[in-house]
Amino acid sequence: MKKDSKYQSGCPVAYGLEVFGDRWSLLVIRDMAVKGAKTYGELLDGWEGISTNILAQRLKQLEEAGILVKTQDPDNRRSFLYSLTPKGRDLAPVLAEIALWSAKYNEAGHAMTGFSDKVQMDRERVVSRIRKGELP
Amino acid sequence: MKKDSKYQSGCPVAYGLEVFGDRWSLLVIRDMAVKGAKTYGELLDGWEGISTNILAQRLKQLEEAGILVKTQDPDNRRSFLYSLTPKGRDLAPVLAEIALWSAKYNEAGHAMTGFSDKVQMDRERVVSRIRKGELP
DNA sequence: ATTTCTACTTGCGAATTGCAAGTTGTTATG
DNA sequence: CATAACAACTTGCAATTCGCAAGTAGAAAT
Repeated sequence: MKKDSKYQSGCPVAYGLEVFGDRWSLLVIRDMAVKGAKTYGELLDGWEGISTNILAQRLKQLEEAGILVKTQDPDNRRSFLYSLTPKGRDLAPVLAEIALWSAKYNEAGHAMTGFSDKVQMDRERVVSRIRKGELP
Repeated sequence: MKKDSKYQSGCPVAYGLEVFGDRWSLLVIRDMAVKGAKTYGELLDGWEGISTNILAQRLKQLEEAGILVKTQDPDNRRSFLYSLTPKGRDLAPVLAEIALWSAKYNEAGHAMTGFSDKVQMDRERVVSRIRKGELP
C-alpha cells in the first residue's frame, strides 16, 4: 500500500497517516494495546476479521516503521511474539481520542468493549498504562 | 469506499475508522480545520494532491456522515462552501494527537506548517479554537 | 508416523484509486 | 453580447490494492 509514498507533504498529520492511516493498521495496534494480542493467530481472530494476507503485510509495514517488533516465542519455537515499541505505544492518545469521539457520536452504542468507558472515566490513566506496556 | 461496511464490531475505534479511517478523509478535515479551506478548489490544491474524483467522493461521504455541510456561497453562485459541523470539529483532538506523535517521531521534520508547533505549545488552546470554528 | 498447529504465501476476481479529459452552469472580459 | 475563463464536478480506464480461498513449511502434539 504505502511503499515510500509520494504523499510526502511535510505535514505532521500526513506523516502519521502515512504510517498508520489505512483501514487496518490502527486496528492491529488496538488489538495489541487494548486487547493484549501478541501472536499472529490472536491478531487474526480480532473483532473485525482481517484477512491473513493483509495482516501479514501490515505487520511487516508496522515493523519496518518501528511501531512493533517481532520476536521468537521462547516457549514455543513455531510461534512469534509481536509487541509494541514505545513508538507504537505512544499512539495510545490517538486511540483514546478516537474512542472518545466515537463514544460521543456512535448512536449504535459500542458493545463488547470497556475501552470507551475506561477512557471516559480516566483518559490519562488509560494512556499512561498503555504507554507503560500494560493493558488499559 | 465504505458503504455501510461490514466492519461493524461494536468497537469505538473501529467505528471512528469507518467514518474517517482512510487515506484522505482526515486530510480533508485537516485542510478545513487547520488551513481553513472552504471550497472545492481550495481542497483540491491541498498539500498532498488529492485527485478530483476521490475528493468529490469523500466530500459526499463526510457530508452523509455529518462531519461537514455544503452550502451555496452567497457571494458567488457557482461556488459552494464546505464547513465542518461540531461533529467534524470535534475531531480536533485526533488531529492534535496525530500531530504530536508525528512531531515526536518524524525525523524528516515537518516543514510548511506551524500546526505541530502550535499544538506542542498549547494543545488545549488549539483544540478549543478548532472546536469553536476558528483557525488554530 | 501422522496429524495438528502456527505463521505465513500464492492466486485470482472484485473493488478502489489515480490520472486525464469531458461536462454543466456562472461570471468575468473585450 | 459573444466568448473566454472558472468552479465544481463526472466519466473512462488502466493500475493498484483488497479479500477470500487454498496451499506451504516447519515445529509440536498424539
